Amino acid sequence: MEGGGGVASVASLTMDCEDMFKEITKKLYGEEATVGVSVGVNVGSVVGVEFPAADRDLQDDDLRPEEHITAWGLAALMQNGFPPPGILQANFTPRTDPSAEDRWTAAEEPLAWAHSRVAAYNPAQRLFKCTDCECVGFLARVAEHWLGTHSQARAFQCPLAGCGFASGWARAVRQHLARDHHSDPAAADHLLRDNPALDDLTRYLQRLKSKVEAARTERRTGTSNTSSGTPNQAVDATAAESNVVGGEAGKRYACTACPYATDRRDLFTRHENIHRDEKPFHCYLCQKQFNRADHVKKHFLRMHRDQPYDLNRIRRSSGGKPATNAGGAVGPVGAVGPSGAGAVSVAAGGAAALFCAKASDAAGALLAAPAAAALECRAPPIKLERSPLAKTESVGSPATQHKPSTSSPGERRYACCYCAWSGVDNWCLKRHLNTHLKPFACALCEYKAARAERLATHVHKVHNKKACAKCPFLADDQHQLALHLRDAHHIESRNLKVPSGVGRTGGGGGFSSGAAAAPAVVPAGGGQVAAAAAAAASGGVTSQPAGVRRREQRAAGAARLFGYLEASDGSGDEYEPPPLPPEYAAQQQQQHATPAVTHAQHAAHAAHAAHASHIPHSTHAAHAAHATPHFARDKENAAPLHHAMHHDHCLRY
DNA sequence: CAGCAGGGGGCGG
DNA sequence: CGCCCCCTGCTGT
Repeated sequence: MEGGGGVASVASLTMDCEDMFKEITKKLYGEEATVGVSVGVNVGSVVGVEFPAADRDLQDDDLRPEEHITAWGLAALMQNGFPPPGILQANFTPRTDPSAEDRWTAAEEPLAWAHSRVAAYNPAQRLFKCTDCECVGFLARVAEHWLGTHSQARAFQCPLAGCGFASGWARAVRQHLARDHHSDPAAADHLLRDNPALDDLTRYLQRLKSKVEAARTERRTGTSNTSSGTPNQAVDATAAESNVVGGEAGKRYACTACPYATDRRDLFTRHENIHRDEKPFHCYLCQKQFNRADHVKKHFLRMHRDQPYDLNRIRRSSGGKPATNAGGAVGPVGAVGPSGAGAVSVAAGGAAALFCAKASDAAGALLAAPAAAALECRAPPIKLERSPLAKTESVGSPATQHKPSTSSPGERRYACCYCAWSGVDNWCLKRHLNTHLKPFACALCEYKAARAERLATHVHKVHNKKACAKCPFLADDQHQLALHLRDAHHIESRNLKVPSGVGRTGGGGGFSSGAAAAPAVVPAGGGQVAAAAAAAASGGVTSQPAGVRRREQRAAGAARLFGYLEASDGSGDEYEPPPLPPEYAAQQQQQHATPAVTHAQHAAHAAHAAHASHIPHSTHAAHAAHATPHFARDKENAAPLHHAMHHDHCLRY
């Protein structure tokens, strides 16, 4: 009996663990996923040259191998809580080729100085898996991870003479510089770029990748392609060096650190910068650093509107100004010790880096240095004056920068005509307008929300349904939604991530902001079209050429909210603001003496008419009738289509 | 809810 | 290359 109790307690302990694990997986993957999740018990040694992917059949409703939580990941989760949304979710979408050789292949020869094969490569997923801990990620991230976590080599050293500090993480050195030397961490920027160990590691993995890819290509075509092994002959030297394989189908330049691929060299170059920690541009007033010049400008116009913007001063000299964005707190903390809790911590911290293409974001969030706040001249908020300015951007060419101080620069404001609010950019206005218009309507009741996630919450809590983000479909549960997504929208239930349910009132246009938007009124049988449109617009796979798609998005953009702003500089004729929703009309009437007031009447319709050319009349009608909502993928960001109808009631000045 | 930063892409010089 | 637009995510209030 007692013995039975012991067994029982052991059993219950086991159950507790299982329950805990289920709970975790449930949170991560949803209810249905728990069955399919396996704790990535270290598949054992990695000495073999090849080891298969998880030995499971890939059912439609099942999770793919790469979606499993590895033991490492689980440990990280348990220690650090749940990962940011980017991880294990949308951002991490390793491509899988169901029919493919889903195998992890390691190099035949270990990397000499490392005495390790470092990582195995999976051509189907284009991902590397660390041989020491099964972390999975893109080349650069895995290389960085392995060097920092598993390598005994402290490859990165403090550049200051006499200081013997060294670490396997470049970020550790940066942090060390800032913390211990109060020095400019930017001085260590070159560490990541020019480190011989990291370079060697990268080349080693790159060779592995090339070899595996080439072999794969040969297997597929049955013939050996050209000697280069890449179909993209046009890949230039830089791209070829960084990724011989090429990226997304047909793209000339593919990033080795993330799935990004493009045909444009300038975009690729620009993109590369985001994987480096260097930020070659800075705001010369507050010293905040940026990796793009236009971001400096945007920042400047937001934060220092009363100061003249000088393009020539934003590029940082190599000497380095006082840096504000110190290196990582992520890597170094746990990096010192490659084992034990530290390692877990590293792993957890690095999870974003490894699993999320936006690793820099994740790091950056942790690294944001408050020191940047020590601004010499943070511009006081501009007092709004409602004098209509015609696009007074004094920030253009250097020649126009030094205007008389009487004309303060960048006074262009985006004002709401329903209230006294004004924002610094178009997007702020768009989003703000949603608070008045509440475009996210529940299909089951009268509830309206200003934000998609609120509607989703409402639908879930009140109606106990899961809303499809792409159509009015309401599922009873996660599983049903996943099936629906797969069947109706051809979207695989990756991690069963459920887009927030978005139903919109109005549905005034044929498209919504850049993101997916099915036409508001979809005739029966038009579902496929709608789905296709949604899929295309969602930025995902589309059969359209990118240019065409972009142009259409632009055209749609013109038709949607505030496109008119680009046509109207506020100096045009005035026009009447469109009617508010009834509940606001009265309210606003009392609150404001109509700021919308004297809006130019012009263009509203001129621009609008032009825009409307892209909008089927039926959708206008739909809007007028507040008929079927239309749906968009992008939460509150996408300005509702009927904004296109209403867009002319706000004024940029 | 709003401010802000960061990323992708189009366009023109 | 610079500028612009759009979209997204994070964060503070």
